[in-house]
Amino acid sequence: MNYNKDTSNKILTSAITEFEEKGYSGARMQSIANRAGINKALLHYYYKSKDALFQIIMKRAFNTFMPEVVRVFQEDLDIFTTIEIFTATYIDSFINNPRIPGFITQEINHNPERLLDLIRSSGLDADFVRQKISQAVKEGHIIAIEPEQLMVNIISLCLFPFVAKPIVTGLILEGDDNAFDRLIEARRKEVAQFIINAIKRDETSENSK
Amino acid sequence: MNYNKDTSNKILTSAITEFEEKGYSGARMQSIANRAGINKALLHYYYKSKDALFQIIMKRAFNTFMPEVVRVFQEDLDIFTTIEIFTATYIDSFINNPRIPGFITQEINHNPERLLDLIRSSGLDADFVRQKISQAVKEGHIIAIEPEQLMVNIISLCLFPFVAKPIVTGLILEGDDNAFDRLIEARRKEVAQFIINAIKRDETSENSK
DNA sequence: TTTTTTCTTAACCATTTGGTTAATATTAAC
DNA sequence: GTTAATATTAACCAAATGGTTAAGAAAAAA
Repeated sequence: MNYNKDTSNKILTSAITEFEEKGYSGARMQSIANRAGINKALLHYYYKSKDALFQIIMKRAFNTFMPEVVRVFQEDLDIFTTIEIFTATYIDSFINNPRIPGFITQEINHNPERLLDLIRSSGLDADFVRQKISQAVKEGHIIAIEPEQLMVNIISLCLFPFVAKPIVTGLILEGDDNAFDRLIEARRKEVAQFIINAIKRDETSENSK
Repeated sequence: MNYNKDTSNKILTSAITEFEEKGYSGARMQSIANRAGINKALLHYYYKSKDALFQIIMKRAFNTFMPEVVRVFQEDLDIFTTIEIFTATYIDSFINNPRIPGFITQEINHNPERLLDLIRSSGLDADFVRQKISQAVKEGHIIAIEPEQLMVNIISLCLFPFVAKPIVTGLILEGDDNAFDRLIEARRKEVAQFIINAIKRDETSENSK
C-alpha cells in the first residue's frame, strides 16, 4: 500500500495541507493530486478513496503527539509538575504540527464518533486524570475544583489558540504571524503558570482541610 | 428579500442547522430545502446563492451576541468585575446559541478574512481591552501578564468547550449530554473565578508596584 | 533479452451539486 | 371578477467531483 515511498509521501503531505485548509468536504482529490504533481488516477492507486486517505492522515496525526502526551500521565509526579510537563508537551506537539488542531476541529463536526475512537485507542485514560485531580483536591494541594472543569480548562488553554490562529493573529496581533509564534512559544510555560496560580491553595489562610 | 416571513424563517433555521452540522462545503442546498420542506428553486428564490445565505446567517449570528459583549467593555468597571461580567455574558450567549462557536470555527478555515471583518465591524476594539489590562498590571491590581496572553486565555476558556463539545462529552463526561449542560452552566461563574485566581496579586507579599 | 511486476497516465463515467427556467398556484389590488 | 403581483413547483442544465478503465512506461526478475 505504499509502493514508491517518495510518491506516497508527496501525496500524504499534499493531502494534509489540503484537508487542513479546506476540511474534509472542501478538500478535492484533484487538488491533492495537483499539489503532489501527479494525476488523480495515481492518487487513487496509492490511496483507494478520499475517506481512506483522510483516515490514514488522521491516525498519523494522532500517533505523532498522543504517545508523548499519554506518557506524561504514566509517570508518578505531583499535580503541579504534571501540569507543567503536560502543557509544555502538548503545546510543543502543536508547535511542531500546527495543522493538527484545525484538523481535529474539522473532524469534530465531520465524524465525532470516529474521532473519539481514535483518542480512546491512543491509550488516554480520562478517568485516571480525573482521579489524580480529585486526590490533589482531597489532599489540599489545590483548591476545590471539579476535575472536569480543570481538565476542560487545561485543554482549552493549550488547544484553542491553534484552532483560532487566524482570529488571534488578525484581531489581537495586528496580522503579525511572527508575533503569533512568539505568543505560542511563551505559552509553553505561561499556560502552566496561569493554571497553577489559579488552583494553588493560598498557603497563608487555613493550613489543612 | 424576505417575502413570506414564515418560509423565510424556516429556511434560515434549516440552513443554520445544516451549516453547523456539516460546515460550509459539506452543507447541501438540497438538504436545506428538504429540512425546510420546500424545494430548491424556492430556496434560491429567497436567498440567491449558498454563499449569500451563509453570509446572512453569519451576520445574524454575530448580531445576536456581539452587541452584548461589546457593551461590557463600554462600562467603566474594575478589571475583575469586567472579567466576571464578560465571561458570564459570553458564555450565556453560547448557552442560548450553542451552534455559533462551531459555526465560527468552520468559518475560520473557510474564509478568515471575512470573519475578521465581521468581528471588527461589530465594534469590538481589541486595543481598548489591551490597554485596560496593561493599566491593571501597572497599577498592581493583577500580576504581570502580557495582555495578549490574558486575552487569549479568556477567549479560550469561554469558547473552546462549545467547539469541542462532542469530545468533552464523549471523553470526559461519558457521553452524558445533561452533564455537559451542567458543566457549562457552572462555567458561567467558574471561569471568571479561575481567571481571577490566576491573575490576582498575592496581597500578603509586596504592597505596591 | 524476454517476462513479469510495479508505476503512471489520458480519457472516461456516473453522480452530485449549485443554480436556472418556464410554467403554475396563491394571494392581493383594482 | 379580472388583473397584477407574489409564492411555489417540476424539470432541467452545466460544471464539478470521486472514482474507474485500459493501456503504456519503467524497473525488477527471469
